[in-house]
Amino acid sequence: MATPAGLERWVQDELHSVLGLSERHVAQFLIGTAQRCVSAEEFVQRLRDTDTLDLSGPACDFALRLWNKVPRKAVVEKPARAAEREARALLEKNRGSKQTEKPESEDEWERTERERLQDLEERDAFAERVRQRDKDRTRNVLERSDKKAYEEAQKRLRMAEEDRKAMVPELRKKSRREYLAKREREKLEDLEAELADEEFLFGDVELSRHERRELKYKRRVRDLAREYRAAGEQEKLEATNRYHMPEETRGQPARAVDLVEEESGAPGEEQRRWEEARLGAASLKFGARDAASQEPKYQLVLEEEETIEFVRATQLQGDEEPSAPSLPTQAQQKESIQAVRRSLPVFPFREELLAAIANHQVLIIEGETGSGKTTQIPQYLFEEGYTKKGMKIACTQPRRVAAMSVAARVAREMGVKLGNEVGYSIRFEDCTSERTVLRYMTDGMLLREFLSEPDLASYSVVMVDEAHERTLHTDILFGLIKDVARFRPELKVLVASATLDTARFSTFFDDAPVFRIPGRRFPVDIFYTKAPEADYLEACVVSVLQIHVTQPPGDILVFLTGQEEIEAACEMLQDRCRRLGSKIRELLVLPIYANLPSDMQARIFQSTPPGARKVVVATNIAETSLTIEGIIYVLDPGFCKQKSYNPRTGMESLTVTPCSKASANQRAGRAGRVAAGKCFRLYTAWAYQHELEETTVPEIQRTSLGNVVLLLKSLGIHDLMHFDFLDPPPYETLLLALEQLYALGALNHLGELTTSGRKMAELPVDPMLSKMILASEKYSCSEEILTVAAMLSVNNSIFYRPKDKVVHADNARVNFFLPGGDHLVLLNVYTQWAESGYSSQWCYENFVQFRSMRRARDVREQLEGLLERVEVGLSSCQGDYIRVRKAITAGYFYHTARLTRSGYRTVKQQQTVFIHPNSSLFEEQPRWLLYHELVLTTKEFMRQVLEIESSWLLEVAPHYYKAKELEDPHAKKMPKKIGKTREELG
DNA sequence: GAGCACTGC
Repeated sequence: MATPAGLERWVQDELHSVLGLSERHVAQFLIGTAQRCVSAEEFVQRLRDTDTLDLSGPACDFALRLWNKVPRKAVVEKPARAAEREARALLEKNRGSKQTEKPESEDEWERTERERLQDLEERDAFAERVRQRDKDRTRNVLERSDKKAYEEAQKRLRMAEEDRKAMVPELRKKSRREYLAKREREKLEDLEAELADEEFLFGDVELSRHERRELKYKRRVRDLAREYRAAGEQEKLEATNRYHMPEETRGQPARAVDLVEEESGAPGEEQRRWEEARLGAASLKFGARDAASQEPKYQLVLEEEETIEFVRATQLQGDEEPSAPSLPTQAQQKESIQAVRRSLPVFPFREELLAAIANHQVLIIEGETGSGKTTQIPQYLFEEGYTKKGMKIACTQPRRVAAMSVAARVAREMGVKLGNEVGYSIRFEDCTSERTVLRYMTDGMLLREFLSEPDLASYSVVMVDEAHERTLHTDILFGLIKDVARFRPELKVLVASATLDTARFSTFFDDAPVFRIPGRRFPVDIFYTKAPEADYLEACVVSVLQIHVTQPPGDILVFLTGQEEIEAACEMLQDRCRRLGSKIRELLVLPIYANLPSDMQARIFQSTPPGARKVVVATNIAETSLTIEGIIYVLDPGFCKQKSYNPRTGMESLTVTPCSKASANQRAGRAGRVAAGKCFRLYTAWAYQHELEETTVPEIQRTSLGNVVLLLKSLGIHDLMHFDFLDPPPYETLLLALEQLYALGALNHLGELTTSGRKMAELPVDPMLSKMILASEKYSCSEEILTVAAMLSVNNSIFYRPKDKVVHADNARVNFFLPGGDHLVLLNVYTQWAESGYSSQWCYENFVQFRSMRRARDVREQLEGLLERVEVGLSSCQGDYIRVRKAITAGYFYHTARLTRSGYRTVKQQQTVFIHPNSSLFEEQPRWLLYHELVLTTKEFMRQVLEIESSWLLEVAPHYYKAKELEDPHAKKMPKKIGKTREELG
């Protein structure tokens, strides 16, 4: 009979030769399953059910051999014994005492089996305790949240003040030029290579008309680019610029100097400049004579070969609404709230909609933004009596602000105080009470509620809004809700989505009917470029100016991919406007992206001064998250930055990719919110048709799923491969998540949730982070670990590094360094900030982002509250950082790297990795490292690294590491050891 | 010596 270890080795070897994989937990899973099955047939069937192995030919043979090899005696006895134990576990309470009597002669299988069952019992007891505590907890949330909201508002005001002080714009011409030059060079090289390829490959092939045209475009673009480059070099000699008006500027050198001074001006300069701008704009209004005299100059501004040719190709249809005016007029706003409600597009459908909801359990609602579905439908349901008998209506939103603002509006419409009948529930802020029946919440929040109420028993209706956005949480909700709906026939499910994909939702929910509500949108004319653009940034700038001088009034929205591009584009635009001076009307250039200080963000909402035009240069944030009034023109280069995840390496990367058609149309739609608009796409109609994906890949397929898997397991969903996903994630992603959870001890060898896993699921952080928090109890340092966890949760935006104070900022950062690594640096930053009384002034002085710190504080407070829930006590290590580092290692032993002759390599996958230059350990080379995350940018970088000792790995994860693989092959271990012993002796 | 879109619990 094979020993357990021998059997396991045998299975691993077999697995390797049969399937080409050899995972320890797979082997254990197979042995465990074989051991529990009464017959070989049952075993094969079970493996088939998991759907993880291809059980044809050799694999099936292997399964049979394995079943035979598992000790016969055990096979016959175990299931009966296990079943008996399970029954006893449920029925008897004095089981524990019987266990202690177990003879020592029991073999390893029996021991693990006993431990497993004991753990399951503990887990269920823990879950029950949590449920009970939730029940007992009485809330007085309303007052608390009001107070909190007030404090929040105060904090924001203070922060805006700080941000304003810190805001000092400056020029970065050099880096910008280098960036653009490099980009242009690369594009041109690409194009030339492509053309050369085509000529070589298809030179003598008959081309279709279309292909010929394409080729001609490409050649023309190449020639233009060459000419342009040549011209540019010529211009460099002349020290002029393409849009430069030489005679004007040369005549006014003083003006240029003025502008430079303004740029580096003191705080308050912005305000003055803005006022000047308004004055300037006002003065432009005098008479038509001015305007007329400017006309011919436009021709000079944009010479023919420098403009971009657009062709109008299609039109995004507006929704016809002849009777109702599209925007509430002044008079309308003064009318009663009820009249406004009646004017919404959804109103005429009220009865029909309620009938459809009554007749069908699941209804897909297709409606554009502005149809009133989000605010009205829950109210209709309320009026119809769906909230009687204490039942609630949930409406989920993908974003926090949306949940808050919609709830506030509905409360106003219903004439109740926010938090009473109508409330919202988002992370860090629960504005609901016992009386709340209409509950707006973020999708992630409803997902969390499944943990305490898996059947959503207190809800009569669940409405999933903005379903087309396909956020990770929405996608998981679909599967869960579909399941709940099956055994709760009285639960109504509404899925609200924009026109996209409603058919798919319908199919997913067993052909649920689709109810269409017209929106309120204006038509948008779509224009494409005639030829592809080599440098889209340059093309953007030219197009903006082109729109500015040739098109009627209306603000412009430009979509770029990130902060760097936005800054570059804004500078180019401002630069050119300055050179053109009074020859063109004023153009206000405003950037917007998530990391921009709040007061700068607020500027995009200020109304445009008369006579001027606003151009907002934005990231994806303007696609869904915020709406800017007055946008008539949209400029879309067709790119976005997207996160992707490689499950094989566990590495995330952020890359610029062409956006999808859906995304392009969403962007175009932004032009038609107040009037008929125009969208200029900086790519050809052909590219739109043939090169863009139909829809964006749903998030669930682009991200790591550790906490999702943990959550599903906690909800009792064991068979993830068969979970009803609208779009299933890659198989490898699920497998890696399972493997990691197994390594972390969240799942046992049969893939069942353990007590520790159940606790981890309670914490709203990634599994490794929650493991670290749980482990902090053992090392008595939960206070410190909470801080580290909170700081790690805010995305690398702790240190602020303004371009003009790089040296100061770097010095400030280095001052926080502590030996040991970045985790301790983060701890240090937070501790000092807390000692300053959470001061924003302190942040400003130390080049730390106040906004991020405030978020870290929120996270820390939430985690601290949850610590009690997972039954971990608060304790401090009192400066003994070894304990903190060990606790971190207990969560992150999966993420380790060791120094080899050829640099760092990850311990398990032997992948070459590098310390990120921002790390405190960048200039040191510790032998053993632990990293928080691995990101692929220009190289495979480890971000947030911590120095560890290899012996700790054996201490915290003996199941995962073998002493042998932690030996240092090159280290001169023996002499060192001897030396040490002697030292000790002496 | 790099350079992080956007959400959310």
